[in-house]
Amino acid sequence: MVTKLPEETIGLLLVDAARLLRIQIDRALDGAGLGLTAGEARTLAYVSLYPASRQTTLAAQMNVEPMTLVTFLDRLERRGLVARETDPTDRRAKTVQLAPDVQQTLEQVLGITRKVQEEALRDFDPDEIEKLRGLLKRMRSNIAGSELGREQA
Amino acid sequence: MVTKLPEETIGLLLVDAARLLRIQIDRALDGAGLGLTAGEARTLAYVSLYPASRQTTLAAQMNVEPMTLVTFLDRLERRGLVARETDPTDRRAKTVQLAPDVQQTLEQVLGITRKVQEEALRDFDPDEIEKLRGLLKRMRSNIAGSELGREQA
DNA sequence: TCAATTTAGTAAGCGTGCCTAATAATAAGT
DNA sequence: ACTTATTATTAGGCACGCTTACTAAATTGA
Repeated sequence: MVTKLPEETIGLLLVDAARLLRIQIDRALDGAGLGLTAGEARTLAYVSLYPASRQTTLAAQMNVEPMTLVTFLDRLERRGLVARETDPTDRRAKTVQLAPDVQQTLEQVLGITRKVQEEALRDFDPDEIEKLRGLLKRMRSNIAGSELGREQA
Repeated sequence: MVTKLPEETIGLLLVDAARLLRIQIDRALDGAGLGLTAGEARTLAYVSLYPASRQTTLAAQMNVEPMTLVTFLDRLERRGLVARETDPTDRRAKTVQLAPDVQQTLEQVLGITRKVQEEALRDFDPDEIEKLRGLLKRMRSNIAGSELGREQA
């Protein structure tokens, strides 16, 4: 008996599933002619979820380095989908808002990603979806909170 | 009532969890000084899982384009971890093998990824792990089999 | 038997996503 | 006042995966 077959590994499954899903989302967004990538859509979703947040806060919510967020926001801002405003209480900081007329685009984006997901979960019953959501959530927070690879100052 | 909160979305959770996991695996591999990336480790695992497969076959198993696999194999071959052999029955094709003395490295790699996973699933009981594995597997095959974004020739 | 088609692998080049390091401006602590 | 910390950003780089186009070999079939 050697080590457990890698095929069966949660990590492999997770990474595979996520990659495939991202590709599908990219294709679907592309097909809709929105000119958005999966990452941009994700950022847009987070901006709508945490409106008027500072970039640092937003980056933390997304589990991403601030620099990564800057790039996404640059692109979204250039497309007129979000707006950065200087925080009146701290002139270093900027808060991020959805641009005024973007609600419809947002709904469209969310609709597209929802559709891909429904396809991915097509034979799941509601219980299973909830179960999966819960497990993924716990897993995400476990990893986010883990200091395994981080410099243990 | 607007659309369901994106935060709760399976897709977002999945992509987040996968990204975080890959980063952790990268860090852990890096820390071990193996000079391997997560993708290379993944490829190595697949080679050991499906030994003596042709590249096309392997790529299909990994749900990856043949060209993507070529790049991974190039790097692994350069490091002496895998070997390509011309298929005697078809000189166009090449079969991929683990290099002779690589078993130990492989075990080490698998050990590292297993450790990261245990960390990620630290508060999961065995039932939940099995459940998650099953759900992810179904989801992966749903997406892989979906023709949503593909050119419907 | 020889041309046409298909298949296996690869070269080249790109876009996305994410990172680290360094910097400028501002804020906060002593 | 001066040092330290924080916010966003510029600059630069790497991993991953893709598409497109090419070459060599095999297969089909007239």
